[in-house]
Amino acid sequence: MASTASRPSRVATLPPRERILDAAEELFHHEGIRRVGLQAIAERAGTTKMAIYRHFETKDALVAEWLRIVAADYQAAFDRVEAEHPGRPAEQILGLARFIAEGLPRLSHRGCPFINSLAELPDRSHPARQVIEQHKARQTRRLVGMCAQAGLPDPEQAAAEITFALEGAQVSTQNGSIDQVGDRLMRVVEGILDRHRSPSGASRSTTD
Amino acid sequence: MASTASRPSRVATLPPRERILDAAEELFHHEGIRRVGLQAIAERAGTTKMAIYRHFETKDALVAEWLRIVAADYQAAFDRVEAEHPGRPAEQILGLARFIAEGLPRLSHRGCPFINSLAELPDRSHPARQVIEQHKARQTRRLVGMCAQAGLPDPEQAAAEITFALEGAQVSTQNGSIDQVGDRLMRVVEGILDRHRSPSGASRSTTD
DNA sequence: CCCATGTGATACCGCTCGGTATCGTCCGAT
DNA sequence: ATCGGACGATACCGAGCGGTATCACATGGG
Repeated sequence: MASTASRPSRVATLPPRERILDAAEELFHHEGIRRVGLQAIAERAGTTKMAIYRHFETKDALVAEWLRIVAADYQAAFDRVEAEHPGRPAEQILGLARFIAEGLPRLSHRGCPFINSLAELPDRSHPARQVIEQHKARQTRRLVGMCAQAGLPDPEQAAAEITFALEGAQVSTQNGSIDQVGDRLMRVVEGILDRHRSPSGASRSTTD
Repeated sequence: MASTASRPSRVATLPPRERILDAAEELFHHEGIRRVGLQAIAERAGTTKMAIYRHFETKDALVAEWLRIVAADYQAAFDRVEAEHPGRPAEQILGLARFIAEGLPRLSHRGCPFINSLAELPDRSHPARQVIEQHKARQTRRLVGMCAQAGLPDPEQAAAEITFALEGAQVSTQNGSIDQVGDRLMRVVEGILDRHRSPSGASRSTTD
């Protein structure tokens, strides 16, 4: 279950590289990438700037590695959810939404690391951008697959709608109260599934 | 030098303050707040750093003013949409969604200025944060009002769902193709309205 | 035993940042 | 004609940044 949000930090038993990544995760998420200097990361990790450069080429590489880890965590969680409901794609999708919904408080009013990093890295050639895009692509592919397996007539549209909801919910974390966001998110996703399942008039055309 | 980047080089007829705000809008939106220095803004506005400080207390004040203008633009657009469908709240909501959907390409792969700024300003006491929060609160209040007027049984939930969709769609702008995002967004919002109108969609409880 | 390696500490470099001070100049109101 | 306020240009400041160089030490495998 990984170290919880309020990290005890500086467990000297951990090798420096892990401490650096832990510190980076904390600071990048709470303060933003550009606000955080390597000095601050080094101090939080109980080491020095030089140690960081012994393990990472540049700061950008550290950022990319951080996001790679976050992506892997999400990936693993999705694997778990998928395995919990084998052969039941609708349950998998809901489990996935529930995972996000339950994780919202842990974001502590700072939204999704990927979305935030996107805002801070307008450069599409930044190494971290590729990590994000690959992750999003994988996630979307997976979601589309689940929707297709669930027999939804338009799995791509359904997946896109669910993605909107998931990301919108994470953004909403950043202002106001989080209390109801999780429940609201679950209801949206349920609604999307219901609507895509039932042919109950696929809503009128928008062309107006 | 690079006086002309991609813009029709602000003509000198505009007063400096407007030129500065125009330049700030461009650069803040495309590069991010923290990546852009006052020097760059001054150059793009065809003036100097000193001129900026004659019109704005600090850089943070300039950022806040920029977001205030963006918020006013949105507000005005919402007024327009509302006036186009007097007494027809559902049409107003759809018109609102359409306004966002049609505006997506204009964001040119850089998402919503508010969401991006949120990511770059973790400090809740930052003057720009208050602008954002007030704007979001107003927008939500307005949307809830429309949903209530439309006779939806749970206007707050409906408004929250629509907000998820709107923000999620804007985030989705940042990676991949925009082509279908607008259409998808419209369909989600239509779906949300339909489901909230018809009792058939109450569906199961989320508690499990 | 000894040396290579990884580590912590410190000092430093060049650059850019937000912000300030100081000029000379232009222009419009009086 | 003049005078004051806004303007453009430039130089500067202290601070922080990413990144580099150097040195001392500790430790563990040959």
